[in-house]
Amino acid sequence: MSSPRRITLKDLAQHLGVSTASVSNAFNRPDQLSPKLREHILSEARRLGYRGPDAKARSLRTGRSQIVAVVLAESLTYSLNDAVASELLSGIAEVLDAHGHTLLLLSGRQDVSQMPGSSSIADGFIIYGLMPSLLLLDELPLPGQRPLVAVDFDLEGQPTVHVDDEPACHAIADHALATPPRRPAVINLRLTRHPCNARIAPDQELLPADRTITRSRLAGFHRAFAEHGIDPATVPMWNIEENTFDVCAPVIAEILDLPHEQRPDLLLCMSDRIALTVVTLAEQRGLRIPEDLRITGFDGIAEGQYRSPRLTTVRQDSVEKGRVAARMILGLEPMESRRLTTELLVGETCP
Amino acid sequence: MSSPRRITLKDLAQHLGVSTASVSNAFNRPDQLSPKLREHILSEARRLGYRGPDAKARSLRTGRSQIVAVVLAESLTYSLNDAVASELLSGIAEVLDAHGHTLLLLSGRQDVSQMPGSSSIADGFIIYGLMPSLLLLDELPLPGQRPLVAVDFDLEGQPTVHVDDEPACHAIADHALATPPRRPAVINLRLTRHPCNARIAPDQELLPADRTITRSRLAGFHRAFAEHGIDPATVPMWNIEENTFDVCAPVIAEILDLPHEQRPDLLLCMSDRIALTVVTLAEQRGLRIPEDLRITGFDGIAEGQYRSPRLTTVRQDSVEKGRVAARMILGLEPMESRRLTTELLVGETCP
DNA sequence: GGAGGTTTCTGTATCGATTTAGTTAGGAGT
DNA sequence: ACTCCTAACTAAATCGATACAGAAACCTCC
Repeated sequence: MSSPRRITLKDLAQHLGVSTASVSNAFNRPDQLSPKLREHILSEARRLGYRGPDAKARSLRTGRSQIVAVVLAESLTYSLNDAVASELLSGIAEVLDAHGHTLLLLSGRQDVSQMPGSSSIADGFIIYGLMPSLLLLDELPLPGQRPLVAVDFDLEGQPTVHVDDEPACHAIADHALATPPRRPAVINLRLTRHPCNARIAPDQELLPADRTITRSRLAGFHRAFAEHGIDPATVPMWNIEENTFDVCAPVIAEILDLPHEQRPDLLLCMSDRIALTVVTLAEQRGLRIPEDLRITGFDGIAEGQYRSPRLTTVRQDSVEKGRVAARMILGLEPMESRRLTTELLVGETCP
Repeated sequence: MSSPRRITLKDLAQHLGVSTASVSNAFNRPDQLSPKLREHILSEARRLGYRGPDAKARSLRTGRSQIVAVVLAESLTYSLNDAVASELLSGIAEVLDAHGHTLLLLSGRQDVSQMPGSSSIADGFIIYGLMPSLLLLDELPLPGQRPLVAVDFDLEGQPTVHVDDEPACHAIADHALATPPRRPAVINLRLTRHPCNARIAPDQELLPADRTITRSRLAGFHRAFAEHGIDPATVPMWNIEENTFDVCAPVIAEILDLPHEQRPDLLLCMSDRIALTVVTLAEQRGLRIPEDLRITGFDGIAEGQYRSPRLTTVRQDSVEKGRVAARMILGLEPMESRRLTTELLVGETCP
């Protein structure tokens, strides 16, 4: 019946009696041929069902694919359900879209070296979050020449996008400590590359923290503690392994179920998700917020601002983080590490 | 200083004094050469910083890219924040990941013909939701030979994945009507390709509904109405344009603010997002649920089951929908339209 | 020792475009 | 009429791999 093979640019050129160069130019460089011929080629292409130059061949020849890969440290399932990651992706997609690029999603794997080979098709890479196995850039099975930007973690000499973590955390802790707590505590997120979902000794684990972003945030808290006459080493700290309700809940339950005289009355949380889980579990236990327990978050996700009581938190613009990263990859902005500013949102959980 | 150009398979072969075929085989077909040579090639490749065969060239030659494109009808920003779409993506990603494929995300555009050319790189396509401009398959600027599956809408003779919409909606309506309402009403979602965010005449708009999935759901409702002695034509119907709080809210407010004697006492909603918005706005107005107002949803998203009052709804397994679609594309499952089963969840909003 | 069968390796055509350098034709200027 | 310039078009090299057909080497067995 019909041709067994897909029609190619060459077939079309032969059929029209013109060179392949002209057909190519008809699609890519209108200035290189007469409008008349161009129109003729284009209409004949349509008639024969030629859908335009093949992306695979084109990208091989030109070296560019118009595809940007986003490597997410966590699993895709997690990332798609996380408000902050979703916002980041929105921001990235917005910019890529506006410039005719598309987004290749690579889910986090325990071992970076097992990344699918097809990922090397991308023109650039945005890496989000700490890759457990990523110690050195050389381990990345990516073509070394492509632009790469890391979001929310530091990677060798690569450009990074994050927020002013230290000042932001100093500010919110400073605000929280204005009403002096008797027993402050910190609930931490992903401190090191090693899994840990429990209480940790405050000072001891701090130095080897390879999650530099979390280290900066803790530094902000600690500076505020010191300024308010609290020895940071005396502030208890818990670590949460994954930023989800299910993983948070047991650790938080453990904290809230401490004997009354040991239970913290101020909880500085590393994320809104954690803080919201604290709110939920505290309410279940009949604790009054903020009278019995004051809570702060980090991120400024929508849910925290809709729900009652409204969360006291630091708003970071994750959509903008995505935009910036994408613009760097596309070369619309210099590839230099950037820190976006944040905003202190004083809600009802810690007035 | 170092080589200006990236090292290629050919360079490596020359350097080693073997053929390019052997190097290629070392990476792709271990059985085709001696373990000794293979090891030698691989280690030398590592030493010289060769990161493996270039994906662009490989995909041109083999015709496959290990990339599956997901085309989302709505904007990416919307899709990433929608629980159902996120679940679908998780399911797709899960299967693709397990089989070494990656996911190319194409955000919805008003005009399908403007899809970026790079999309033609994909081995297959999953289309989710009604594309406003997509009337005929030929309009898709995709290589015709590639597998394509549509999720949650019907497209010509293409295979489709959705759930048993009609029976599911019949079941939940039948349950809701067990307590006979005085004034039932339906809140609809995306009925036609034309935007509409307001009340609509019940019968008139039904026939041209090109959103076949919504039409099936309505048919289920109507069958139940008829069985319970209610003339479907007398049931008022509202249409929601986008499944988000902000877009729902004004329409729902309009419904709830109707004079008491006109206000519905049973609202059958096409999605949990709509139903949850009804709950929120009804509570703000001091309406008692389910005494003053009974509400049903559709989807079975997590939020609806966590929040109080628990939603009465139909649970559909969107993750599984994604898995099925992905398995079809990968050829792990026959390319035949499938309807997944659903489950009636009786919660507190309509006991 | 030679026929026959494996295993291992190589030479080269090919995938489908883009692009450079170059040819041809037509027009302008003197 | 001749040179020179520009516009329109083309021939062929190239991008970086894969895979086929076939050569070479190595066994095995009568």
